[in-house]
Amino acid sequence: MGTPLPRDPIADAQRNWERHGWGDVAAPMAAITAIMRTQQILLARIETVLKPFGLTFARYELLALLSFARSGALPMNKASALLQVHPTSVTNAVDRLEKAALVARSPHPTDGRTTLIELTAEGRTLAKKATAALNAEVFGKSGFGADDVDHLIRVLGTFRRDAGDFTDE
Amino acid sequence: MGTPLPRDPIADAQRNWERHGWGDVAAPMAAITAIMRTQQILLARIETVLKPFGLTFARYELLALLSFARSGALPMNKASALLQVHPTSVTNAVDRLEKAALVARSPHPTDGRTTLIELTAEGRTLAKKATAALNAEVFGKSGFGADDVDHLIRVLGTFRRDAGDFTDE
DNA sequence: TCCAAACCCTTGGATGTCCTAGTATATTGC
DNA sequence: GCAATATACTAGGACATCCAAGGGTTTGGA
Repeated sequence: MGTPLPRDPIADAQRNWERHGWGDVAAPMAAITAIMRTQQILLARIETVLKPFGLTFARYELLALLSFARSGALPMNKASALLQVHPTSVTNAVDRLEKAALVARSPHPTDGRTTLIELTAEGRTLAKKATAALNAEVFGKSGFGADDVDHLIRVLGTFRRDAGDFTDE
Repeated sequence: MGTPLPRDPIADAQRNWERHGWGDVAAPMAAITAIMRTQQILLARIETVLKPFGLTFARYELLALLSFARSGALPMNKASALLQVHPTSVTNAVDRLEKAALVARSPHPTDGRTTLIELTAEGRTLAKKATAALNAEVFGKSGFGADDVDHLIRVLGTFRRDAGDFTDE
């Protein structure tokens, strides 16, 4: 976006919160703001790596999900639930992936309401290549220490469970 | 988005990664995916709280930033840098806030290229109310423990610094 | 002094996300 | 068996983000 700032804007915000008498929530505010910003940075990195493949993160996620499905196909509503995005977002992604011949829609054999999304051969190949690139360029260079990764997984896992994402354990 | 899943989809993804021989990056992948999802959940909560005020998070952030500026006014490029978003995003937010009479554009006194954004009285009032609501409904109920908050601030702060957000310290 | 390079903001386009319907198909209950 | 309810997908609209490009303003070196 530009040159680095001389000071951490989120730390500044936290100080402002404290200065205005909201010290009791200043720290969570800073943590939440940091999560938002971190997501933005990570998403930008991911999109940069995926761009040469003609993929966006949303489309990649769908391809990756399908590549792990036993039959390489999933109902759209299942994909929506697993990716935790709105059904219309899946429709959007499938439209574009279908145009690129990476997935194909097919009617569900027994339920006329349901549409199955199926990975094409090219889709499977591209998913594999894109995953290798992401593993090498993003996940393998996250910059988080192993302990921090474990901590993030645990803390954010609890948060997501409490938020109603899943009922596991 | 819907009913909770029976199992954590991110933990499943991590297992899939390991099963496919990418065990060395499975954990960072899971941590990064969890950050993306957590951001989505938090953003939804924030937008829900801000909706009654006619604000989105992007617009709120700009109002809050201006409310902390000594003069209540900032150049657009400054706001862009501090919020860490693209200049066009600021243009967009200012357009809408200006239509709502919450901010006003004014020419910079000495630099003809620059436009100042200034908080109106209504803008300042609304910022205060919206902040109180966010503090009560989101930041005050984050669900993160105090230790976890500190850890998140530290780990994500390091990440953001390494990513080039700022040069502090 | 003067023109090229740098900088600032805006417009237009591509994507993604969500919400609110609307259409079609299944399921349920009487 | 049929009507009422629930479920699945899609169309259209509102917003946000980024990139690329264009027009105006400053700055800096020849």
